[in-house]
Amino acid sequence: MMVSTRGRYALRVMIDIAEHGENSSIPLKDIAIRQDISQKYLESIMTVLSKKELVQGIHGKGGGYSLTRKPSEYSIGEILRSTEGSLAPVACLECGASTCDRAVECKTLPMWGKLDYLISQYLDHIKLDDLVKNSLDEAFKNLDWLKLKS
Amino acid sequence: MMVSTRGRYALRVMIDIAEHGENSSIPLKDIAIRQDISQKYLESIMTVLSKKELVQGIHGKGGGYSLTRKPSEYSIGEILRSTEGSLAPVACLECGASTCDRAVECKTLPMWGKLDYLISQYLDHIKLDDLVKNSLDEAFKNLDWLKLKS
DNA sequence: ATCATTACCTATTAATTTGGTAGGTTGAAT
DNA sequence: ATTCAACCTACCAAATTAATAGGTAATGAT
Repeated sequence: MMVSTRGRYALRVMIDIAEHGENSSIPLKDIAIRQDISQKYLESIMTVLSKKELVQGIHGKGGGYSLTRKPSEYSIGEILRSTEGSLAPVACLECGASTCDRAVECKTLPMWGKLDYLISQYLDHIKLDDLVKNSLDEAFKNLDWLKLKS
Repeated sequence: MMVSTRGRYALRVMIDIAEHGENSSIPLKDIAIRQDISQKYLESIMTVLSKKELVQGIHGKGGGYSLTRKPSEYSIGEILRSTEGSLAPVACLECGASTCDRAVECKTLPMWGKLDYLISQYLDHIKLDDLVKNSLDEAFKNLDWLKLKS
């Protein structure tokens, strides 16, 4: 499994805010109830999203979280990467990974590289907006974006 | 990370056998030395590969492991799935996963489904032979196999 | 000023997965 | 009989995951 609950929850929160917080902050409590996720656990996820400025948190009464951009300006890849750390399919490709001695002659590395590229292209191509509007199919109307060459 | 050392090691072992065991069994000890992987750890991986009949183990002196098919008849997906259990990007899609209450209305599930399909198509399209011969690029000459529709 | 509300911060923890080790048993060739 | 090598069982340490618990700080309403 590549994406844990952290990433999946983060996505659901972002969708929830996009749907319910048009131009208002919505308290985490509401999101936790609607999504049926522990509020305490969500807090730790929101800390990350907030630090990376994907959402803005406002203290006190009437406060809560709101998006910092339009839903069409978030890619799913960005959201997942921010909470998961990396979307690389193997440790070898994780940024910061000490390059393996065998890397040069490795028969599998190119395959992992291409897979990583494929996954990234896919997830970066989809925008938060596409999920909110259930318009995933349209995002793939023409597949010009997918070039396996690199 | 989607593929752990188990899967990566399994792949390297399969490539090693394909390269060195044309029509002879090769002892795990040799593979462990060549690949610089703990023999004991490899044993637990070989057990799985052997049970699923991806390799054949021969006891006693002169014994060792050999492939049960031609390298062109193994897909990378099959090898990885056999040791990793599942290549699904999220738990929701793992076979045997209790279907989530929200599945019907879930805004993210279709996206995960397509990603799963994309990864599977990619890894099932590549054959062990392609890695042995470093001929990955040729495998993608024409991308007819990649249809994101489903 | 006080209170309710809400984000934010710091620990702690239980369960699971990962990546091994250790030692013994069985089967086969010489 | 000996040696080699697969196979089997059990255990273990570290890391990761998925939380929980209990507080502090900021903000708006009264």
